[in-house]
Amino acid sequence: RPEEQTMARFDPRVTEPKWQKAWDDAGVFQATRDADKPKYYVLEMFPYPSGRIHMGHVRNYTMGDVIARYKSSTGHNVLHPMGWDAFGLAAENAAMAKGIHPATWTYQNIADMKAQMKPLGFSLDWSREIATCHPDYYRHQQAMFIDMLDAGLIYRKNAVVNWDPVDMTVLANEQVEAGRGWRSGALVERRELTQWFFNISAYSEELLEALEGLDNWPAKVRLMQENWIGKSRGLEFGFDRVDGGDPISVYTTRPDTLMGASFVGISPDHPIARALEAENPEAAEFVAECRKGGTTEEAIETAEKLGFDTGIRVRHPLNPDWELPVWIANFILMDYGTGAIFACPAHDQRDLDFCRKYDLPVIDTFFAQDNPAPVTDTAFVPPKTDKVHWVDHFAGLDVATGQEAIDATIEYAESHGWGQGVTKYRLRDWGLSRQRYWGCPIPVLHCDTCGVVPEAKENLPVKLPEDVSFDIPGNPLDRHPTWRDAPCPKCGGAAKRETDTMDTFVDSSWYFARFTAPREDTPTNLADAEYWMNVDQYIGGVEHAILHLLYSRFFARAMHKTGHLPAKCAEPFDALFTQGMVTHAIYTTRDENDRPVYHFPEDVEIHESGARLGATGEAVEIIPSAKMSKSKNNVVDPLNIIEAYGADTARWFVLSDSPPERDVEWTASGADAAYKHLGRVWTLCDRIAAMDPAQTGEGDDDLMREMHKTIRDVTMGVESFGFNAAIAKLYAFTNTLAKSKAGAGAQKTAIRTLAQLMSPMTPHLAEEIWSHQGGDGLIALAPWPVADAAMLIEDTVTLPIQINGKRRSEITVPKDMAKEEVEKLALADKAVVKALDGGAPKKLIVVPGRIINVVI
RNA sequence: GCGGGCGUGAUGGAAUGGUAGACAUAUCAGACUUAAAAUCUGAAGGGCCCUGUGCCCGUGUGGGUUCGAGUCCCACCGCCCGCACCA
Repeated sequence: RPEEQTMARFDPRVTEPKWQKAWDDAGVFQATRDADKPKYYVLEMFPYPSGRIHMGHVRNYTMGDVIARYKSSTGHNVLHPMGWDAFGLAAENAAMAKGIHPATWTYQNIADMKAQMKPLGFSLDWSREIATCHPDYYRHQQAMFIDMLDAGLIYRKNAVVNWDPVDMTVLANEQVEAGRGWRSGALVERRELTQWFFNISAYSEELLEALEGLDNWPAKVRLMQENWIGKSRGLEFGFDRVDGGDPISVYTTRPDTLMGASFVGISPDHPIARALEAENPEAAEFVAECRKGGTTEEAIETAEKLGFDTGIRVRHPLNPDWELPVWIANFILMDYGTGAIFACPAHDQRDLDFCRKYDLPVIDTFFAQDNPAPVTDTAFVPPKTDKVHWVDHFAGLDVATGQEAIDATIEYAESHGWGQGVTKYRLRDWGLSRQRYWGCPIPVLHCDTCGVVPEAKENLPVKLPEDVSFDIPGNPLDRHPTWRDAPCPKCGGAAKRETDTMDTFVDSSWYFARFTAPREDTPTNLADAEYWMNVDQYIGGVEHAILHLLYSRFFARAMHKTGHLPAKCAEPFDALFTQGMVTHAIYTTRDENDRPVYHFPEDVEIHESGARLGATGEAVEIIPSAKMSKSKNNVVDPLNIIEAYGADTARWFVLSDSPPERDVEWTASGADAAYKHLGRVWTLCDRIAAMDPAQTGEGDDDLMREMHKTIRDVTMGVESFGFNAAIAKLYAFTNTLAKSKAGAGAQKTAIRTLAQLMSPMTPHLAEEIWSHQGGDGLIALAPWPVADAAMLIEDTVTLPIQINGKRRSEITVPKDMAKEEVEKLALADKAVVKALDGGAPKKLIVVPGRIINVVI
């Protein structure tokens, strides 16, 4: 707990609101276009309005705020907006659980969270605030939906989805736990529904190629997207059916293993399987069995390989006398490749497991030079890079690397006219339909005469009805008495509205563009988009590395195609930074059944001998650095921290202890330390302010040198997201200043500069010091200090002397001393003389200003 | 299975190929105090002995490149993350 004595001298509860009001009154953070200034758009991923801010928000927005304030003080016209990702399932769950309308719940949460964010003193332009659940936002999304539909970027098709039969809705994969709906607990079914899709797969190659240019994105994120898009090159060809039916088309990335084919496998959703399902009860039963269990990871992981022999036989493309059976196999996905494969058990583990189970032949066609053992239970996958040997010489071709073999077989198939090389992508089209109320209505109507018709733009927004109830599962829009009824925009006849709403990822795929003109009558205003876009620095959690960021990249292209963004916005985020979590230790004891019992930090006393429960003295186990979780009792509420220490302390701490891309563990001692340090800086300011301006002292020059070095280092730290290192330099400079015997002039300059360097991190304290030291106006408007290059060069320099690479001594020499002189001095050094023992060095390396190495 | 990242004191971490451990926490000692808290000052990687302006070892392990490696290269061990019946 902070001491009352210190509070009396610097009370954040008084000073922080004071400066926040001063910034507001001066309108410091309101952004307007200004052609004379370079713009800088800094954006943190906007929050979901859960109702409570957490430490992760504090860290994320503090980082953005440091950048925003720094850029502003270096002459940039900064845009730093904030809004709410406000549609989503949680609002409907609250409606069901508590009987509150989703809109009421959401808007109340927004008000609450905004009130919690305000005291943190972020330099946000609240005049641009948007909420995606507001018709003023989603009407533009509906307008763009219609434009994108016209442009062929959106289409409708049947798709297999996770269907919860109790809640009567589609579930995202994340909402399926062990094959059951996360709310209902019902076994999830695979069901085919007509759904709306964004044609994102048409952009696979472009989205993949453009990753190359994203130099200021983490390599990790680029790689994750690359893998997600999943480009592959392979051979597509048909197996002729013995019964003369249409050939079965398959895709393979390893055509070089074709001579090891054992059977042809098709997906349970393949048209042939479908046809068989209708006429063969056994096949129907098998296919039904496959459809159970959903499409989740767990279901896939535990699922046994299941197969059903269709009785159909096909001919091997290289040998018409070689007949292969066609099986339906549960592990084959309809939406990748052609939904059918040829299985090569010797060289694919999955195929091998299947063949061993159903007693199908295993033909070894390769052996590696260092792996000649025949395949038994482990498939041998011929490496693409290594040299491999065909056992069964393939079409006259001999030894090659795996990749050469693949290329050669594709070429062979093409030249013989039975197959062709194709490129495939793993990326699937983005299904945007949700059978949900709390989302953006899809603005189309179903007309008996005209079919599916988009709503006329002048009729937008298609607003959500307010009179809905959530006492029955399912989509309230479906059962609303009148909402669905509307005239067909084409023929004027009676039509029915689409009751699906959009995936909330649509909302977040363009909000960054809306921020550039949040009150415009159209989705964007090209002049504003031209000026403010792209986002110069985007900051958020790595959990959005794939979906949100990929969808946004697609959306920016789609918006350009429909005239809503200029071409330069294809990649909307110039630089991306993914910050780590704020974690906290978990304290546990064990109950009589050896199950963990979680304790709040305030109930635990930490002794040198270990941690104990304050009440009983029972030993407590500490699990360090765990994700904050209510059920683990290790959540730190930012509101409590702000109340106890103030916003500056919270901001300083979340930046100080770890590099920003890594997790930082919240500790009470660390927060205390941050608070104490800020108090020390204030005390220092007080002491310096009380100095007689005429007072002289010693070491003015040294202090100024240190100050300029600190300016250089902190500037570098802020520019390169090295906030923790920048803060360490600020600590060090504060210590130097506190011990300095310099005169009043130098000390005043030093404390004012210190305040400026701290101002992005601790803006309130910085303003307080600034005004205390007679600074001009607001520090938020003061230009960033510039390091004087002349002051960074020392008159003398201390060079370490290494002997054979090990530090043995050092000499201090004038900075511009000639190299020959330094060499002479080094050789005269006592340690060097001793080591040389009268001999001559083999080599003498002098790196000016750096180091001397004597090799003996 | 595929892909990627990371291993530095008791702890979080710092180090453009150039004095390893900055800065902070925890710890210990001292000052102030009747006392405690707060505050201030200082110590501190490990080891050795001949106790010094001394020596040896030290960034997961083993090798390599270099005058010089926490940093670059190779192999191994450990931990973490992402993707995954993707043909």
